[in-house]
Amino acid sequence: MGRAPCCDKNGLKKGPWTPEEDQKLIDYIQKHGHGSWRTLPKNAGLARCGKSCRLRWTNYLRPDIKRGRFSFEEEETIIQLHSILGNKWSAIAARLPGRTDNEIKNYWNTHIRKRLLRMGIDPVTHSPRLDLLDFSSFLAPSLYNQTQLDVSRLLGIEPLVNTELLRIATNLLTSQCQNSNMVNQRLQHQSLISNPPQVQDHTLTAFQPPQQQQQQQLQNSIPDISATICTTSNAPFFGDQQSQLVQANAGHFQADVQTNTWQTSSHAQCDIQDNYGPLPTFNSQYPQQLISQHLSTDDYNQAFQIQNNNHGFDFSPVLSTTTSSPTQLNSSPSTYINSCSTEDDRDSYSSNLFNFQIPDLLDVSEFL
DNA sequence: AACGCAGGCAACCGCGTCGAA
DNA sequence: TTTCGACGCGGTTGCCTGCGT
Repeated sequence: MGRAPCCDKNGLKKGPWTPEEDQKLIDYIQKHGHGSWRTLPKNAGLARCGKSCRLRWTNYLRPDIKRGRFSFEEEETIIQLHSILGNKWSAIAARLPGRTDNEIKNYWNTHIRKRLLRMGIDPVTHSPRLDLLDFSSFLAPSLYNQTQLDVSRLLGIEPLVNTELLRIATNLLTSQCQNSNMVNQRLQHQSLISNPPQVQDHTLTAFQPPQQQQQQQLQNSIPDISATICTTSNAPFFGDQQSQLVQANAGHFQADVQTNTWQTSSHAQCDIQDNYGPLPTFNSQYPQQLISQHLSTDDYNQAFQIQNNNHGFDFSPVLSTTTSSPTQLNSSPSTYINSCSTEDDRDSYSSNLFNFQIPDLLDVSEFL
């Protein structure tokens, strides 16, 4: 429908409010309440539009507004609610007494968002940024024939690969392709299908496992990848762990994968569910109790519908699993929070809010 | 001391939703 | 049922301030 801007006419004032205007507005609302914002400015003797008055009141003059720096608890709440509600600033603000949606929005954009980006976390999806961990780029035609899938295109991932990671991964894969026993690998691959690895929880701080563990994981993981890459198998060429990685940043695709079949270029179909069992689902694993304490049942339903529709995230594991939240939040947030005093402390603390299912195979810390 | 740049925040703009006529 | 006005929300803009050179 659309409407003309209300402030463009009648020479109504715009821009910063003066103390006199503030006082007029406060006095009027304290006496009469705001009533109709449309008529308020005229009644209050203000040369402003009602919309401007409403914004000034709700974002600045309201007596219950809490000013000053956001506490760790507030920041933590914002991050968690944003992961569920998205940019529903008013909904988030409704759960932070004394804070306005505008203030939260500004704080998110100027502080939290940047911090998440520094941590390698996509502030929109709350998942790891796979532009740093893009497997699809090195699954290029040089490594597998052109009848293979263009997963990057399918997943909607831009090939913004970290060149160092590309180099490492390419070396690993080509080496395996040259040296490994294909039949044996295929058997191992089948074994993995029959006994899929358990999904593990890893914090970002666990990106650098002990050397032996790393080697063991290399042994477990690489044959799985190479077996599928080096053959023309119709099976998806990501092992389970790699699938997690891709799914983390491609939730919208995951929904299709789970319900449909994987169409290969050779027109053969393989049902991922049948071959691999239920796909591991990425979730950001925020502590359930911290989420639930801020959300009603309706919020859950609405939020998860939104997420599933728009981003494809499945939060059900978060809701159904109380043991999957090893962050410090569950134990004693305040204790930990109070010990943090610097921006770096917040970085470190915030990183524990995001427990990703990143394979230990990848030491990504140096790329972040 | 002056200048330029970047960050932070208040305010504006445009669109969607809801309710009344 | 349609139209229109009011309100609310999210994205964006622009000014102010602090910091570095």
